[in-house]
Amino acid sequence: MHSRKTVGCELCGLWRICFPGRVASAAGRRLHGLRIRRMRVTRGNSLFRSGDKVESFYMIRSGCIKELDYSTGKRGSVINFCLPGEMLSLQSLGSICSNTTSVAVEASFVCVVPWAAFNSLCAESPSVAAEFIRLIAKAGTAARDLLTLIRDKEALARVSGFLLNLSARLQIRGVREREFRLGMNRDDIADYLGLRSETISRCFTELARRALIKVRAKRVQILQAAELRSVFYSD
Amino acid sequence: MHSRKTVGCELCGLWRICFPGRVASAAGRRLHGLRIRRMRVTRGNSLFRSGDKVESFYMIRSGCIKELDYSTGKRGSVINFCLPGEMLSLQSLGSICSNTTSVAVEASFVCVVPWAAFNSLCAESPSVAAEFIRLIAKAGTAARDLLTLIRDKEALARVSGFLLNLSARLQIRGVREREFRLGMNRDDIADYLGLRSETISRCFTELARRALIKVRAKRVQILQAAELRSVFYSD
DNA sequence: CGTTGAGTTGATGGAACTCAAATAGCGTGG
DNA sequence: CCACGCTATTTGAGTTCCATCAACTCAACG
Repeated sequence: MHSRKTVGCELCGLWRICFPGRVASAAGRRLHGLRIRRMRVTRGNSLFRSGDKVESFYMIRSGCIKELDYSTGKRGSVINFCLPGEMLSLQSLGSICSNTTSVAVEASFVCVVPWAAFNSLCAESPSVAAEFIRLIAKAGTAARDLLTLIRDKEALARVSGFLLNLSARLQIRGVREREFRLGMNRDDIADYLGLRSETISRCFTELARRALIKVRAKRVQILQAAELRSVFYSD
Repeated sequence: MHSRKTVGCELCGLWRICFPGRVASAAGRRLHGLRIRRMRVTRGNSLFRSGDKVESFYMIRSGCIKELDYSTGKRGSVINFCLPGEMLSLQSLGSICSNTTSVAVEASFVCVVPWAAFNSLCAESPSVAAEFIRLIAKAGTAARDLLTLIRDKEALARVSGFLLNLSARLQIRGVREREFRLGMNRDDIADYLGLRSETISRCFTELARRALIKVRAKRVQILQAAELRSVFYSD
């Protein structure tokens, strides 16, 4: 995503848990063997597949990873794009086996956090548990936002919402939010938004025609955030 | 919903937590003051409104309650119908104030469970906490199912999926699943499924024409579950 | 250069929306 | 119990938005 830079730990969603300064003592982490490993995923490769035993979750350090829903009788549609600083695999919370497959949309780096150790850390420290609940709740909110985006808005508003959403999430992690690079291709966006790639393309051109954004291949520039927001809110 | 009967405690989603036989000791519940109150809501009335302080959650005993999303800049669309035995207000998990409003679609009875006491019960008993996580995960799965239903299926498949979903959830709670009463009106269904009430009506008539269901006002009969399922899976 | 794959653009059709009118259900009060 | 009126639902006709299919552009790469 964007300029290939890796998000520092202080901007990661796990920051409050992962680092002792805030809630968990370094001693506590070591006690439970919460050993966080870093790894890279190359474009098109999976961190885990639907049906795999769920042993770890992942925090994205850089890049972009899509989650495909493969729960009973589904053909694998994009249900989420994970950006730097965000958590991956909350979808399989509480399941033994994953019902999603994760695919790196571009070369990415992640932190691997083992569930078992993390759970016992949660059990020991109520504040870590609370922080974790906050992450779950945030995922719930995001899911609801996506639902209403897709159910209640038409194509142009959906695409606007998508861009604003990306922009806001990048900004949280301290990344330049007015100009960024889309990690994913048009088909992935279309799949995610319940449209067709041709429609995505047409919407991009329309928004560019109105001078709200500038698009060239995967590079996007937001020129008029306020106007874009009003397109999003319309219908 | 259905025949106005109240779901017994042994069929409630909280059964494993609420009753001592399984995980929590009666002593433990009393210790934390987990006093569960029962109350009734009349049709059209709210248990809580968007913005209210979140102090309790609810388990539905009978009836049907809809949750309306009022998070920032939304006009209040139905994001869930809560049926007997199910939990209400997971949407506001981890928030101080609710971002949904709940409205009884028909006269309903609920159990009121105070969060504070429930949380300390969770903190004390890992198995209660685990059971609770299971509830959260189930809600997540349901949300994802709704997303893909709306995003990937066209009207007839959505309506089929909706009916099958209701049917399955009633069956879990031991209610006759082939013939039941819709608590909500066509507008609510339409809102929930991202369609218009006219379209819901047309879909019902079409499914009836194919002899897969029988509809008369709010009474629905599923005649050919297998066929209905194949309509759901098509497209 | 030719090939390949992603993205854009144009023409057409279909599914669902909109508006409007007809009908069925339901509660109320006589 | 029936008649009334109100609301919910159904049905019809015309319109709109997006999907589909096909042609075309463009950049990357051997």
